[in-house]
Amino acid sequence: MNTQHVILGILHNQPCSGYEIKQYFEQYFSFFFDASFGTIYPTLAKMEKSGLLTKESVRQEGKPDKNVYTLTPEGSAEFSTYLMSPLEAEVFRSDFLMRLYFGELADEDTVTGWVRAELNRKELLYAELQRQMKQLGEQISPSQRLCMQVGLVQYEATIQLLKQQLSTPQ
Amino acid sequence: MNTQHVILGILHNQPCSGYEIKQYFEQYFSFFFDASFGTIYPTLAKMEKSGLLTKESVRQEGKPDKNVYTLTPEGSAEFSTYLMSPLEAEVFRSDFLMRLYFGELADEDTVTGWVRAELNRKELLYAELQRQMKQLGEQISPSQRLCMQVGLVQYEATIQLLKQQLSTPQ
DNA sequence: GACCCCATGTAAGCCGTTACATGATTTT
DNA sequence: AAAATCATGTAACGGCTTACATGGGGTC
Repeated sequence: MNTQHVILGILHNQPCSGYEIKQYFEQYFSFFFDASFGTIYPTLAKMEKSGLLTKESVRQEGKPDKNVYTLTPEGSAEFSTYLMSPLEAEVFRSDFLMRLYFGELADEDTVTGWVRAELNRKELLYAELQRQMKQLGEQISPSQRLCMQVGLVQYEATIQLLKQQLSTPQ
Repeated sequence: MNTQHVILGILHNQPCSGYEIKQYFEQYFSFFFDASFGTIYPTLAKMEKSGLLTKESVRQEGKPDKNVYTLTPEGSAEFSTYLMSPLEAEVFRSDFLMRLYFGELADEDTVTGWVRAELNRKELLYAELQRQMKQLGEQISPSQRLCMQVGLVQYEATIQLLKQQLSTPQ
C-alpha cells in the first residue's frame, strides 16, 4: 500500500483535487495513514501521466482554480488489482515504546513525562475518532465501522493501561 | 527516532556486532521497530566515522570474524541528548485498515479473508510477545514491562474485536 | 554437492518529508 | 495592509528496502 493506492480509493468515490485529497487524509485517514502535499501533487501528476487519472481544471467562485482528477477505467482496474493482492503487514514505529524499553537509562520523572504525553495524545486521538464516528452515524458501511472500531479499542486499551500506570505509585 | 538512536540504546547495555543488533531487533523490538542489514551496516560505519562508536574485529571459533562496536563517551552523550528531546509521534500505517475503509468496493468473502488474515497475524504476534515476557520474567525493568504490556493490551483488544466480528453473521 | 547459518557489505532506487516558491481570494 | 485560506507545485535531502555480491563454516 502506498499513496497511489489510497488516492485510487478516494477517487473511486468521487473526483477530487489534490487539496481536497489532503483534507480527506487529515479528516478520515489520520489514524492509519498520512501524506503531505509534497507527496500528493507529484503522485497525482505521475498517475495522470501513466493513464490512471485524467485532469480537468475547474473554476470556482471566490477561490482559485483547482485541478480535479477523475479515475480512468485503467485506474479503476489498478485499484481492483491492489484489493486482490496479498494483505501487507502493518507498519508501526513507536518512539514512545522505544524510550520505555530503555527507560532505565533515564530518570523516573522523564519516564513519567513520556507516559503523560503519550496518554494525552492518545486521548485526543480517541476523542477525535469517536466524534467522527458519531458524526457519520448511519452513513458508513459495516467494514468502515469495523475499521474505526479497531482504532477505538486500541486507543481505549492503551489509555486505560497508561492511566493505571500513572495512578500506581512506584 | 531513527536507527542510529536505537543502535545507541542497544550498545549502551553491551558491545555488539551488526549481525547481533539485527537479531536483537527481531527478538525484542519487532513489535515497534524494524531495520534491515542494508540499514544497519551503513549506519554503524557512519556512526564509527562520526566518533559515536569504536570498531574491533573479533575472532570466533567455528564462525567468521565479527566487527564488535562499542559506545564512546560521545555516543553515550548523544543517546542522552536523544532521551531528553521531545517525544515523537507514533508512525502507524495499516494496509488492513485502509482496505476495510474501502471494503464496500470488494466482495464480502474478500473482506472476511482480510479479517481472518489480520486476526491470525495478531494472534501470532501476541503469543510471541507473551512468550518473551514470560521468558524474561523478573529480569526486566518496570518501564520495559510497561512497554510490553502496551503491546499486549493492544493486541488483545484487536483480537477480541476481530474474533467477535467473524462470529457475528452478516 | 546442496543447503543453511554466520557475517559484512554495496548500489539502485523508492518513497517520503521539509522547506521553498508562487499566487489568487477573502476576511479582519 | 495584514493575515488566513485556498491552491499547486519543485528541489534537496533523508531514510530505508531490495537485490546483489562475497565468503567461511557446518550439516545432511
